[in-house]
Amino acid sequence: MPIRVLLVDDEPLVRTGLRAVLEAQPDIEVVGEAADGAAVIPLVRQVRPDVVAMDVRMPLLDGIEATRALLRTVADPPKILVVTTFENDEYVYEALRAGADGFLLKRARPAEIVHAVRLIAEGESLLFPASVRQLAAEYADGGGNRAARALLEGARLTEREGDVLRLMARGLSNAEIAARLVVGTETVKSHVSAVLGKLGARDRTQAVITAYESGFVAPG
Amino acid sequence: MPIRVLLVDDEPLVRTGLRAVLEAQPDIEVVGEAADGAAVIPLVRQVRPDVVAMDVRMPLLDGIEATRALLRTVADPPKILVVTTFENDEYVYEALRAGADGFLLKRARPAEIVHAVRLIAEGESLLFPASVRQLAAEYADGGGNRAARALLEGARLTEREGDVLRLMARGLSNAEIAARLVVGTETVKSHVSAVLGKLGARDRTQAVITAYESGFVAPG
DNA sequence: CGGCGTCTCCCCCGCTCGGGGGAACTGGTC
DNA sequence: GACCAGTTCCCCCGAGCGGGGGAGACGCCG
Repeated sequence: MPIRVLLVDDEPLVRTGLRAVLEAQPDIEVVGEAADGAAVIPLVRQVRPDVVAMDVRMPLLDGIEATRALLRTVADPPKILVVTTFENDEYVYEALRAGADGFLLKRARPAEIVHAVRLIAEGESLLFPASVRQLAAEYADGGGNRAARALLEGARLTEREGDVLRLMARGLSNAEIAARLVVGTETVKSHVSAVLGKLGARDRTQAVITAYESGFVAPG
Repeated sequence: MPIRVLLVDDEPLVRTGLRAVLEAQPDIEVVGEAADGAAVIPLVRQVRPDVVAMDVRMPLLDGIEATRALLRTVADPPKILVVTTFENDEYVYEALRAGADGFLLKRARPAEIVHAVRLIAEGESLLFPASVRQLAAEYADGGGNRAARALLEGARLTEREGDVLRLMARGLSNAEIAARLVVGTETVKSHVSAVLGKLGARDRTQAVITAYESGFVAPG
């Protein structure tokens, strides 16, 4: 039931940090660590992780080659979350084009890291809605870091969806939100469904949690 | 639909602060202000608030007398939230004995203030579960500030209820919580119901919001 | 002009959720 | 021993929630 994560990074400090962050979550289990891409494939076969958190820049075999190798040689491969230090790392886009499922900056806050792992674990209908490769292509076509920003911002909510999420985060029911926004309850349900989809949330409670964890709404 | 609040305090600064905090909430409306207890009764008749946030120490007519007068003379009186500066203010207990529904420290964080108003507005099955007068009596009997602490802590959750709330705040369903705690789903439902009751929450989403707003769980 | 995204509303359906009861067992306390 | 709080489990039931699908109206933009 818990999400099984394999950490791949040449820096022990990063691995330790990721482990600390992820193991603090009840639904996430770190099942292994590797220091370079070459060690990944046998380890994946052995521990069968759901998600591989993979650094791009590594000795021996980098994250791109490791990603390609994983997808080519492993049956039912895990989701691959590319971890990087730099926002404009062209290796990231190569990795995404190689088949990675998402990417994450090392300087992300713990909550974002956790969130990214959960989303990736649930499939690609999440923070990176099936358009990762397209965005990477856009970037390659000269889109600059617009694609990077789009990826970072991830689940871009429309204005109305933002309104609805804010009211959800105040504890209002669909009917109450409808009354407040002066629209029908069916309309609210549509927006709520859109929000749930974009945030990768199963229900409104998880959406509100994400709203808090991401800083979309602030306590106090 | 919004909660109508009347502010009663002799200090304009406090009234302004309370107004700013409360008006920032979509579901709360400040419908009037009074600077002393004598002005409260006609104002209550006029604006029909749901909640009166009442200072205890005021010139002319203090909060205790104002509370008594309100409950004696107004039909269908509003809920009364006693606002005070000092934790061990014996006037508070007199006010509670006079019929106030709850009390709040002025140095409370904005979220706590908002929370208190919402809870009070929903009736006394809330932060102060019908035992306010009993606790006040305990205090009078020499319980020291134990009663004060009990009031402050308000909805004291049992250990198991805390476990359940923590897992609710991670977005787990009743079935998932049951699996994690290795109990039946009916058991979890019992705990969830208890948590909702104690927190004055209508559903798990509101309970999770309270958990965040109160600092019971921390983002990040 | 024709798409596309956004906002609006509608249908049906299944399920979880939450309220209302109650009941048994434990471990303390009086 | 009686009592109470806490934990565990059970029943029934209604309502809200969320998924699935569709559809019309508007404005923007290539």
